[in-house]
Amino acid sequence: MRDMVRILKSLSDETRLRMLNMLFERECCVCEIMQVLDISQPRASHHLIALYNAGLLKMRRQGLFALYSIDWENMEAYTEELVRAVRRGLEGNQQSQDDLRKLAKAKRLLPDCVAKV
Amino acid sequence: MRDMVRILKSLSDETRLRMLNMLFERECCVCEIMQVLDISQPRASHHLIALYNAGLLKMRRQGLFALYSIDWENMEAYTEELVRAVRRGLEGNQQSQDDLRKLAKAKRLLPDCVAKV
DNA sequence: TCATTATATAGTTATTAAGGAATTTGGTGA
DNA sequence: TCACCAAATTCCTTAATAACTATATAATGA
Repeated sequence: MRDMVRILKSLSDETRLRMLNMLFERECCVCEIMQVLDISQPRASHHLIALYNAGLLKMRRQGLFALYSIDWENMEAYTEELVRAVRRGLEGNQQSQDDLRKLAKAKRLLPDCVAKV
Repeated sequence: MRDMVRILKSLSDETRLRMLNMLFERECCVCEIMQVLDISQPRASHHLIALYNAGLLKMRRQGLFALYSIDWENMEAYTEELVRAVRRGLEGNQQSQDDLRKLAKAKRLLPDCVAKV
């Protein structure tokens, strides 16, 4: 039950839902998330770690970059159902769509770290 | 997105998950919930209202009693999926099973209000 | 080894949520 | 109308969360 509460807590925040929305689309580095959501680096990092600690994300390093993605493989069945329900809930959302458009335009060609990937 | 956050926030609390678990079983009055979860009346009321305000519960009055149940009919599709995922997540849980046993024994024959229904 | 850069962590402050005691509301029966 | 009882609300205190600034860590290239 404690795990479940941690998962649901990690899901119950707008910033983190927007992050998940991006990660449903594709693996993202921290700097892409900062730029699309227009938030500070520590804030991005903090929220990503919250999702990571809930077991929803995995991370791999590519040079200096931390690339986060959804950890479908190691999720329990009910967690996967939760996350898929969240995905469906985000689909129609205007903010979500705007964020994805922004992410698509970015294509890792934005200034700062993204340009150098 | 705001509605979704409110729903997920309402789900991310152990007391409220235990309440939902009871309500998956059957409609319950506030006093039954107080007794099974062993919590104070204002606490039970407060948490039930949080779930109600998130749109997950409906309430009907039967005399003095407030009977809460899950409002499947008026849920959006993704919300229903969320709640069903939560249900699945609770199924194997020990605490959940204990609570249901306690609820079954109660059968509205416990002291106080429950005895008089 | 040193400088640089992306990310993580610490420390602090402000906002929000939880829970208890006391009180109020609203339905019921005398 | 009055007394009673279940449930809701208010008020207050305490705990948890979020976000910022500043600093530290870790990987890379010179």
